[in-house]
Amino acid sequence: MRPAPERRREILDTAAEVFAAQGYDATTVRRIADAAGLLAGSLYHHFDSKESMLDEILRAFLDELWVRYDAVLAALLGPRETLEALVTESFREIDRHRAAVAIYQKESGHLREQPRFGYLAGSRRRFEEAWLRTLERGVATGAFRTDLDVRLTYRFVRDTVWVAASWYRPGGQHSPEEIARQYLSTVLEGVALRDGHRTHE
Amino acid sequence: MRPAPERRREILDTAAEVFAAQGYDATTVRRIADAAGLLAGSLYHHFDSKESMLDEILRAFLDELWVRYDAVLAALLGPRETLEALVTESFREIDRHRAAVAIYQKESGHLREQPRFGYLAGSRRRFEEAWLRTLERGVATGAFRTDLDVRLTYRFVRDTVWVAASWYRPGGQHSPEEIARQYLSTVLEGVALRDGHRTHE
DNA sequence: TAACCTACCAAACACTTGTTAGGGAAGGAG
DNA sequence: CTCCTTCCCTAACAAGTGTTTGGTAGGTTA
Repeated sequence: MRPAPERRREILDTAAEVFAAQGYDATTVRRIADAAGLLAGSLYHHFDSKESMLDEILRAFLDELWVRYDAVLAALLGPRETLEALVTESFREIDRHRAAVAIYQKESGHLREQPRFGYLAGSRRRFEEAWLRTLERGVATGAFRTDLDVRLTYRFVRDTVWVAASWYRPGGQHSPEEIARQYLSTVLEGVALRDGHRTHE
Repeated sequence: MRPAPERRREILDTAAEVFAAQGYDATTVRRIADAAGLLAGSLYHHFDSKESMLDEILRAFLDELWVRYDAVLAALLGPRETLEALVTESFREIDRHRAAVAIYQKESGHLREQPRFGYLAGSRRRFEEAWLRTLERGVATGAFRTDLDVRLTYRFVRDTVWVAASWYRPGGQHSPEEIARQYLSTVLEGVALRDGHRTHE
């Protein structure tokens, strides 16, 4: 009997979808079971609690995210190229784990305080550090404007990237790479039309 | 006996704070009562349901927001000035109604579907319309780049502005106007240092 | 065939939820 | 003083919550 753990994945994906749509607390285990086509009690054959499902969803997302982020950071690109790569990987991650990102975005704020979800705080710290360092390097090397408040800029960039999970739909008319390009163009070059008139490309 | 409705307002502010911190569904009426210094049942002397509190919080926020937005739109400024004014008013609104904005940001997605909160959808439409029109005017008059995807830009701007409610703390080191200026500088001029070297001011 | 496993159901569990009913203390109004 | 209103408490309610327990259908293994 081998083809077993497929059902588990299926249920977990369903749970992620419902969590993302309704919010974790507003979601009942009966609702999840319903959507997955079994009864509430049967969920506990696969998982040992509702919280465990949430935990597993968030961990899978963060693990994959950090594999990609670490690859980018290890490449030691210039600050502008690093920023471009991080943004692009973020939108790709939204494409793959839309539900998980939406959940993270909505719930991580108060989950962070629970001991079980302490790793969220850790991830957040690494995240902030990577971005701040990149922005500061850019200011130092002259790639970015020197009058930037890097902390504010970090928040703006972070928010805009991740909130996209709330409206992005995979298979829509924009690929993740296209969205990343548009976004980078906005944040790097600005929206205003300039005298010199050098719009991108 | 006149000094009555002050307590009501006090309780409502407390509720907003707790809703914002924990999420609406995760918040119990006993928790609200606790924070406000009375017992759960006593809340029903002032309000007729937990949902009513949420409703009143969101309505108060949106009503005030639209007074300000309408004033800006009625002034018939140029597209760039309109965008600047809208962003500034948004950050001011976050300064005044931080909790309400955070709740709106977190919950409006699924509340919109309930009939009682249908006005959220209406507000969202007006909001989108105002922003899209401004961006399109800017592209048409040459104030903004002509290669903008206005719809994507709208989403970026909208998200970045409102998510600020999740990290902004009134009385911090940045005034709403200062944040607005920094943000506008980023979104209008971009982060990249240019050949011409015209950073703002 | 018999033993065994996985995936599920049926039914109940203890607990928490939002909400209600009835009463009481405080204070202004007559 | 008495009446009345405001604000709150005590105590309970029914409904819904996450979870457990015991059992069973059906395929796999021996």
